[in-house]
Amino acid sequence: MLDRKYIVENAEAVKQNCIHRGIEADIDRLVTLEQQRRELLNQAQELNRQANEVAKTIGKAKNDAERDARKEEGRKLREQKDEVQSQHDKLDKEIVCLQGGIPNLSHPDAPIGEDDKSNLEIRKGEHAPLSFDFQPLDHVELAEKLDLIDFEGGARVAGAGFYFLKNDAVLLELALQQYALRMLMGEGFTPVTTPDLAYTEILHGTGYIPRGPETQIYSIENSNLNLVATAEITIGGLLSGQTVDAEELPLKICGSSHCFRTEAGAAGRASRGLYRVHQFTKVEMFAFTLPDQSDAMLDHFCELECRIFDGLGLPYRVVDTATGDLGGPAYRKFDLEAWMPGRGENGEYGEVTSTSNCTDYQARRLNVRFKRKGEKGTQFVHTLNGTALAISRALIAVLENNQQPDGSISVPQALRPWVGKDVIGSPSEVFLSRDEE
RNA sequence: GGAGAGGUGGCUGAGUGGUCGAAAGCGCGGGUUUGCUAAAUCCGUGACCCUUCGGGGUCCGCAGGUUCGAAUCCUGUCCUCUCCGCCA
Repeated sequence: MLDRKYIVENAEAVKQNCIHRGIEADIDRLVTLEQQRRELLNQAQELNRQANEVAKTIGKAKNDAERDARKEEGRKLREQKDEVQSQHDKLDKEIVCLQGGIPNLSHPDAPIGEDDKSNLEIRKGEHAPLSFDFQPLDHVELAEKLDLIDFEGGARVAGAGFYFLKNDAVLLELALQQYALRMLMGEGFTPVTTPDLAYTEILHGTGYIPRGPETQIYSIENSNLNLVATAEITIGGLLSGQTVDAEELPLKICGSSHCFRTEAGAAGRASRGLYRVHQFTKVEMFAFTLPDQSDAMLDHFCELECRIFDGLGLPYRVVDTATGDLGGPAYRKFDLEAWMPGRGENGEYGEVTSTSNCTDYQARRLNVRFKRKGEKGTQFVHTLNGTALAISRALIAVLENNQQPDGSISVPQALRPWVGKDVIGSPSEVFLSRDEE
């Protein structure tokens, strides 16, 4: 949410930004309503002040007659105040509604464009896409041959979009989590596991909308709890309503959580196999920072994402997200797109991570503030989030890029300590296990 | 799930209808004293919003209600703690 005063005072800039973002918002109406609201607020406050004044004299009244007269006076003032107040509240409600639909401001360097076609490639990873001297398979075929994923079983239990990881894929999931968490802990992140459910107000605060036909969110019936779409929601909510000391910032937290997404309206989009599923595991980075730290933190998050994918030996490119593709809360966003040899005709890049600087947009609604010692008042913190590893999509890239001519998968060096083997599905594996018997 | 207790400022904790934005202590900021440190002592110290910058309004978990007036009374609700049950 943007600051209301800021919107009123910078209406033209906000309007222009909405155009760049491809979002329709009636800024003029908001400005008009806000002016009316302030007028009503002043009236209500004045009436309230008068009523308070009257109330104070009642205890000191000399006799019953005077007391009754003053009571009547007070009652009338309250009635007037209630009337004005309710008009005010009505306006305020509409303003909040309009205000909630206005996206964050955009970084001046973010490419301007209406959708992901305008995203700007800014960098490539250490490793170039391999050219296979055989026809590479996609991860669905690989997983089937090696008995790594059971999509049919998942569908039987919970419907399309759910799956069982099996055998070494389970070890791969755990290995990827370990790999990412260890690296982040080494970078000063505090690791957490988070609730997989969160209150509706926390989702709103982070910019997710749990109701409506297009919602991405699963909600729990007869409660105000929702399955989280990312640990960004829970970690962001961790400090909601809190005021932290400026010296404690920046606060870097990494969390592992399950992510649940309905993917409503996503039918028809590239979604084979693990690419677009209703549940996956994700290691997320999150930071609460001072306002002047957030630009550098975004670069830091992006660099860590690169290091994670370079460390896995996976080819990728980094994309600077265009204004029209930023969503509501992000001020600037970088995506990593990993090379997936089995995607499309001859391989394609597919989004695997995303890191955003949300400035004070989430903090304002979550009400997370900081206070500088010796300074009066408080300010909103900045929040940032970034994917360290979304296991499902990382798994696609790992399986497809490391496939061997014999159909086996070479386990990336970085994961071997946790997977406990160099190759998944090699013939030698079969010999080994026989030898051991 | 059953039975109790409780939610007050950064923290501990008083406050059962008006003089309470709220005692006291701790913490924090500053002054004095002191060779430094420590100790003592004094003063100050919540947040948000509006403002014609004089000031004003709101906030005691949250939402309603009673009242001229609510931290205080009533209703609902959420959360926390303790005990029992159940369970990983």
